[in-house]
Amino acid sequence: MASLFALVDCNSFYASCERVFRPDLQSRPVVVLSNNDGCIIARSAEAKALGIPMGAPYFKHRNMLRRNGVAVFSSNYALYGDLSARVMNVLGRFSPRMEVYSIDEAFLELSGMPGGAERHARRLRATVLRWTGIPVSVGLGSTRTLAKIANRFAKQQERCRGVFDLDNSLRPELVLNSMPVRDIWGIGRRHARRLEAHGVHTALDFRNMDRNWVKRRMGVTGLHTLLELRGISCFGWERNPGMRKSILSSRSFGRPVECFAQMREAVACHAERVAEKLRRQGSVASGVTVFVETNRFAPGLPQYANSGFAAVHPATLHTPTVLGAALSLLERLFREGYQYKKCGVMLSGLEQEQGRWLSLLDPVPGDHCEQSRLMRAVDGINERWGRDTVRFAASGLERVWTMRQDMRSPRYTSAWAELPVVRAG
DNA sequence: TCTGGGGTCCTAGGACCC
DNA sequence: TCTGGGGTCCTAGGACCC
Repeated sequence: MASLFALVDCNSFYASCERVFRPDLQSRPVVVLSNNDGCIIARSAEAKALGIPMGAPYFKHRNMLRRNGVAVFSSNYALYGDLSARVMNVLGRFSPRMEVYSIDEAFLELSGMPGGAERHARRLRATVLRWTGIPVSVGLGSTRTLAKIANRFAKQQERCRGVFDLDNSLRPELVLNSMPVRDIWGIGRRHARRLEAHGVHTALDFRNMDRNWVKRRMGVTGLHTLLELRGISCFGWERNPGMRKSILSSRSFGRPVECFAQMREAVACHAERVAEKLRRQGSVASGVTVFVETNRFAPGLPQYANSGFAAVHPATLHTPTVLGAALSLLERLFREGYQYKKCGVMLSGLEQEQGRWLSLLDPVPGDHCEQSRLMRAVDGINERWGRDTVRFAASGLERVWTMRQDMRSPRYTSAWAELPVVRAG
């Protein structure tokens, strides 16, 4: 049987999370800021209606937000991650096949549902709202790209009440014609501009384009998008991602960093974090990259950005090994006399820890086992007693460079000290 | 004073091989 | 005047996603 894809997408996810434990915010506009309180990265419907753009720098809009009584939050990933897991858990009950696509989206296979896919989707939507407090929209289509379009339509059209089935629509052309080409999944700003200059303005225009032109100008990715709009599925279930191929930890500093000692702490901190993430997905890494950069939004100041790569052999999951590689890279990269804004550590060349490739020249596997056991013990303690209970001295105690987060809500669901309190009477 | 932090895939071009 | 043809691997950079 042909696939029927459902894309389930949480409405204004971060803003909705903030509302779950704050019913008083139900009809107030809400925005959530990126790390360091830099940009606006989530807006409730009311905030969108005020014309607040996605990704706008917070400091440029602060007064306007205050004037309009907008509730502003620093991002609280502990809360969003936990609520996301709850939503995904509920979704899993509604289909034998599901792929979590991002923190707030999942694809589900909904072909052959008794009573029809749309009814099933409406039940799903009501259940997620009742059990988690998060409103979602559902789009149905015969390909992922069409499901994305259906989802967008469901959000835009009040009369859809959160669910739209493009596959069962009487006039799918009308829907495609109402969708600007820049809103198609897989067509970004660059390609959208070129297409518009070429007289292609809607998803319908794009669907009717010459496939050779598209292939030539937009590569196979563009061609796949075109075919998906025509109902030919190019992104099926088999390419199910699962394991990451690279892992990054990076942050902007709360204030500029100039001295090597502080930069060293920050890099060490990212090295620890990134090795932790690596172990969580059961991998080992054979490459470490470190990068540093100054503030590119301050062109008046001296600019410097650089990165360095080191191969690690044999592939490792051992924090001290990653840490050592990262710190010696930093010594080569660091230059005095700059105000640094950001740094990060990336791991690449990832393989599964189990069944990885071994060489005759490698040190005895016993080393690896011992390191692996040690790191698991450390991870176990930190999981149980909280992040950084056991940590490496190199990552510092003071950490004056950490980000600003002045308006974070409590971690209602993941920290004992911050549970919501219910008062009687 | 203040502009996020993750990821993926594809392509072109160079080095190298037979 | 003429200067093969095919392949692999790697890397940097572009484009896209949330």
